[in-house]
Amino acid sequence: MAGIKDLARECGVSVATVSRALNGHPEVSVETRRQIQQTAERLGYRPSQSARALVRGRSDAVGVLWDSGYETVGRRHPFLLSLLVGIKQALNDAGRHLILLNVDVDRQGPRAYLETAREFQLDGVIVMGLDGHLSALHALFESGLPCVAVDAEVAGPRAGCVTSDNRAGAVEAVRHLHALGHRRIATITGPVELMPAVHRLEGFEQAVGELGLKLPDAFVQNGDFFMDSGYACGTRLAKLPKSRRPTAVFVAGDEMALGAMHAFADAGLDVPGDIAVVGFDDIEAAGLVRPALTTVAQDSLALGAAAVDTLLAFVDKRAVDSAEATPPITPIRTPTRLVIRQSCGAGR
Amino acid sequence: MAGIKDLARECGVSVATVSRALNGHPEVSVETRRQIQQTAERLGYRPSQSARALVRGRSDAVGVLWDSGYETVGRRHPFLLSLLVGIKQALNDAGRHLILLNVDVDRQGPRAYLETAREFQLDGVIVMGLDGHLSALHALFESGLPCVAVDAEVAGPRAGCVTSDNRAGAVEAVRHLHALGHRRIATITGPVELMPAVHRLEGFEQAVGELGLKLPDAFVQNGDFFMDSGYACGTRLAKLPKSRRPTAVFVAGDEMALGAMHAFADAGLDVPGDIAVVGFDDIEAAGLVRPALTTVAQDSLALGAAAVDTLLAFVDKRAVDSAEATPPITPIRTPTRLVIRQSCGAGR
DNA sequence: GTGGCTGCCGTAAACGTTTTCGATCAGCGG
DNA sequence: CCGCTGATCGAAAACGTTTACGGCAGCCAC
Repeated sequence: MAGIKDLARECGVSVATVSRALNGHPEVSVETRRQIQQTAERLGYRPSQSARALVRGRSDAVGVLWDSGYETVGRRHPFLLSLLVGIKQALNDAGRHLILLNVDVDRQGPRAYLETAREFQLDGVIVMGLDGHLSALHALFESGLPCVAVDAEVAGPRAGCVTSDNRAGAVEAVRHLHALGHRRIATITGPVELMPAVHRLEGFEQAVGELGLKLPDAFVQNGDFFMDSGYACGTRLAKLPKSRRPTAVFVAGDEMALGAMHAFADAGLDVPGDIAVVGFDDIEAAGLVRPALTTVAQDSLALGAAAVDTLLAFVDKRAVDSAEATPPITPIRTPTRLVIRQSCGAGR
Repeated sequence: MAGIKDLARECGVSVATVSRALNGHPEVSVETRRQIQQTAERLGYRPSQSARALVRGRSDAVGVLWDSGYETVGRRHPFLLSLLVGIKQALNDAGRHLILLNVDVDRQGPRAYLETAREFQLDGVIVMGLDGHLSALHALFESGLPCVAVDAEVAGPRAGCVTSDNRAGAVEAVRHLHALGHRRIATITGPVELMPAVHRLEGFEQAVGELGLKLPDAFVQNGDFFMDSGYACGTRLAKLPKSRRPTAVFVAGDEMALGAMHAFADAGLDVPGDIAVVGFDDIEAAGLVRPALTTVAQDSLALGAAAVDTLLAFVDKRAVDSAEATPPITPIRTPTRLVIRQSCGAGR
């Protein structure tokens, strides 16, 4: 309850001096500063964030936009939890606060984001867990408010994006399979409208090309990140005649990978004996099933930190370039890590 | 950028009238109100939350305290993600905002929570995902700031708690096993210092008692919610001579349940043929494994909503009882739901 | 005509900071 | 003694709201 005035009275100085002392301005003697800090400590003084934000015109808070609807897998993916943790910790280290934005892209218009950001005078906004809702967010990215999207490509004057290095992760997975002796490697993809899905496919194709492997049409099966589609794709692969059947599958998502493993089991194929499986994401279930799933893990903490870094770079650049060209939309990429478990053995 | 003054000038009224019109005060004529609302719409006026919070002494925001450290399972449980969604949506419906508090119970002192809450003039705080850190939070609960804890019993003048009805859930699980014909039912527990763990055990014991089943000492195995402990406990159960082996196990957590299922598989027991398993929590993996795990699902959305309700009740009661006795710590309980999958068949 | 009530509205004082614009004072060279 | 510089600080104006208080008109009752 102690305000800056109380401190001023207590120390016999003016409120201006107190403010300067507490904010580390140089034009206050070491003596007074020490005294002020001590009494602040003693009285348990805490500055009012509202007052501070009001006068400074900024809040030192960033909003996290996370549409948690139920419809699609992307919005509730367990991965988002750790991503949120990463964002939260990075923000903490940067002395910023995190506001989980109270907006629902379906119920309110897309403009609601921007207005809420203005209401709170947010430093910027991080958008996560969106599934193709990009068009609805155009106004946000174009607005000049600093914002970064996770796992989506966006453009805007002060907009950036971060993502795991899905291409490299896919390449590593395929190389690993190749090193184990596998030569007939198939893939199950995610939906083409999601950036991670296409990057994983591109990485897969790149690695297959570099390694000089054949890639029959049947070796690319299109899923939707859900388990059922993984099961369906797995069934189709299992039905191929043995000589033309893959000995390994790179699946663009763990949930689909588990579905595929069930399909293989139902088809009488042994994993990893008859067919190896490597997934993507390292969801919790990957380590809980038998055989445990080898998978490409995203470093969600690093990804969250990267999102915060990119965002704060835009924030600080505020004064520097007022009207510069929109930056290129090459996303920042965070490295992935192949975690090797039991679902892929030696090939052939 | 348009402020309340701009509106006033535009409409030819005073700022007071504008404020009243926009906040629905009755002492303004329908005519002026309509005009003001229209120009507000036209100018894209949005009130500054900082200014508003500053003058009203409250922010219409509640803090969510979530220590996301890595050490214990409770803190990163996938369940927390949906809980957070539930909280967020309930807060949204109540017109409140959500601030994810920037505090780390390990690095900063426990007082930091309170100070942050005061800085932001939060309406209250919801604490989730804590693992026995309760002592560190005593200052918070005793402070008089409205707060509710999820899945922990706390006391304080304006503190409450919510939890899933773990007892009833356990009872339902056991009854279900009994209805399937099982008579020798064991359990694997969680750590005794966690409230949900003890409630699930109590429910188990209650149901077993009511059904008149025998409960040898070996039928209660103590785990720690992690998979490895589930495996160990499952192994011990599997080692019992067939005549004294349980035909079903109620496991207090899905992760342990999966561990137990692996143990049974390794011991040559068929699930559900030789031994049925029912878990608790309905984590994502439960539906992804084979056989899919029958489990007691928590309604995390309802739980989040209950947390918000309880909190806001305390907030509104601010003026009513100034110095009342601390309310009893009977937690609000949210019903669970048994989701039946393949891991438990007929008994005997 | 007086008093009072009601409906509507304006004036101005808060709320707790930050920051601009000086003010004061000491020291110092000339 | 004068003017200048640097260090340290105070007075006061913001920032954008909400709200207590009072005013004014109109109406009704006496």
